[in-house]
Amino acid sequence: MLSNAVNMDAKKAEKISKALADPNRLTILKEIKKSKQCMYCADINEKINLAQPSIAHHLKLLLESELVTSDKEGRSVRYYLNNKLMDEYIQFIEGLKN
Amino acid sequence: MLSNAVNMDAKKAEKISKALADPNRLTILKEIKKSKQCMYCADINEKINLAQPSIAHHLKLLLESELVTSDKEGRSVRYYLNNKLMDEYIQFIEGLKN
DNA sequence: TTGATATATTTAAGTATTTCGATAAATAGG
DNA sequence: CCTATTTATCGAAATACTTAAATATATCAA
Repeated sequence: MLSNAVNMDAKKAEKISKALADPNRLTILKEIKKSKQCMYCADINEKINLAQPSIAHHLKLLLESELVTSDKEGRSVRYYLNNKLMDEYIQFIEGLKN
Repeated sequence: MLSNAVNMDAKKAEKISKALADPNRLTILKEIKKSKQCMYCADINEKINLAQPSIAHHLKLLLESELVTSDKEGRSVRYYLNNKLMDEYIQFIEGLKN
């Protein structure tokens, strides 16, 4: 629902754009999507050819952009896509068009 | 490039995201939009507090991402928003959602 | 042709990002 | 408690990005 969408400011859009501006982070997002619901850090490590601290770094940026959310399950962490924020970002891009 | 490229590849989306990942470039896009149709480089220089070569650099990145197009009118250059590419980018983001 | 104007390129400095090894912190299972 | 497992943080090197001064190119107008 458009009427419920909060207007995203440019600073927020910049942060999201930065988060999307890396091939490994795009791969992470696509892998979480492919997993249908959520994904463990360890699963992501298997899918991407980077050292574990690098992946942790990318996940941190994705969390800080709020494109993904997470919760803990024991010593594992589950990552989820934030569909609502993606919609808000899409609205921001729509607002750039004329 | 003739028909509607429904599926933007990740590399292209990465380039567009990079182009969007800077406050001055977002301002440039918003200024072009505000101008309703197109904008001259000199007008953009007036709106943004950066040296001329810096703005030329940002405009080059925006052109390379294809988020903006340009044509020459004498010694001036007119810049336009590429609404079609923005729609394709939006479709890419939509495709990340689950 | 000459001088002024509009934009682009080169170069270099400063800053930010990406990556990984080493290591820390948290927790599960024994 | 001890050990293995999972994820996070630190520190440093390599790479990429942003910015502006100097300069180049293109075009206009006289």
